[in-house]
Amino acid sequence: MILRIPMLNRAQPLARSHSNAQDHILAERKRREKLTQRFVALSALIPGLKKMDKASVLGDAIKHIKYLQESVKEYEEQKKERTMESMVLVKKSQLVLDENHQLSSSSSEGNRDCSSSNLPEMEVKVSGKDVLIKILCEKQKSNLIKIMAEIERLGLSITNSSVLPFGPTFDISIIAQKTSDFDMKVEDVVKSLSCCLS
Amino acid sequence: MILRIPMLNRAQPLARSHSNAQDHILAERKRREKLTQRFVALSALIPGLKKMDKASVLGDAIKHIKYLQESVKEYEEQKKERTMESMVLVKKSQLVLDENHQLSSSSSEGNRDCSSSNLPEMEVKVSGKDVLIKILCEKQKSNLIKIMAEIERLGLSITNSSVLPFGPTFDISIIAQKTSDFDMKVEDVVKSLSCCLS
DNA sequence: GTTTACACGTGAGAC
DNA sequence: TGTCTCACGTGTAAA
Repeated sequence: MILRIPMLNRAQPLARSHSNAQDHILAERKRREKLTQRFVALSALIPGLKKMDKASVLGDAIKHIKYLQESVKEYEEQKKERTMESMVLVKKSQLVLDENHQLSSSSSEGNRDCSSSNLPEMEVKVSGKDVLIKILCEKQKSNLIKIMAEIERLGLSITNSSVLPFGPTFDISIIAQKTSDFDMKVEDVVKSLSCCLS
Repeated sequence: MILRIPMLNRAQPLARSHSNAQDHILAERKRREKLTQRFVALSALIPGLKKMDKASVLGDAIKHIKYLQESVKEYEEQKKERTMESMVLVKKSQLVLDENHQLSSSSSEGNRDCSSSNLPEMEVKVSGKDVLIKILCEKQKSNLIKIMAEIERLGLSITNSSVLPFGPTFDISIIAQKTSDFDMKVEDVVKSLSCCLS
């Protein structure tokens, strides 16, 4: 904003040609038009604007910008906090269904303690020569490669795999078959994969 | 903003008392002062403001508000994606594989039934508009059709699916998205799917 | 000299 | 009724 102190000296009015004066009027008109247009555009961006006069538009625009900047600031702080503690926000609640499909909470019974589990979430099952590996991990392509490489390294032969993007994560399911080289316990497979992801 | 169409009729200038005219001038002066002050306040909130004229202040204020609103929107979407709900369905007579790949029952009621009647095993997670459904069930094609049909019936739109044959079972993973029709809790989804498989 | 931007006083509509 | 707000034309000053 250019704040000028006005001169009140009108002793000698400036001589101006007709065309010049008209140009001046026109230019000023154009300027006002632009300003008014922007006032309208600005007011359109402010939610819950009641009074539409210029002063109110400016005032509420100021309030709204302050509010938005505050919001962004909060979000950024939250983001910083989150990256510090990885993905603790994953909230799980486990329910158990009995044969009549009645729901009952089993958090105290504790088949699995899910509340404390972090990513990667992992599950390995074995049925005969088949091995089923399920992993929920952060959405990074390097993770997928690491996992596959590790599985093959352990003496398993991948026969089928599925990678589904799910929110900020990959839901990975892999079917593998034991080769003659493979001689591990399930928990060691979990351990190895968990290690190579961290 | 009150946009008025100006009247150019100056045939009869309104008679005004001296004090009235002076009041008018003063009031208008005050109004302009307020506007100018708010322009200054507004310009102070805009980072990287180069040109300080009123039009630029308004224009950049508009841009900045749009930018901030976009930022807030993104943050809120990220936040939605992060809040993840999860529900695990495990029947009371759960089978567990020990290290020697021997089947043993973990049921507290001493259920030693080692058949696959404990299926289906089910897990439903929600992340924003995404829904992840994982089911381990008997290897019957009818099961797959039942599940898919039920999911669509509930108001979910399947975007990706994976069916992996695993021993005597199917390991099914499905990613779906909520449609406008969908309004269910995770546990109800588990319940519905569990019902339609039994 | 031209362009651009500002504050001013003023008449008039809106509430 | 006054009070508020607006657009207008104008003079002026800096770029």
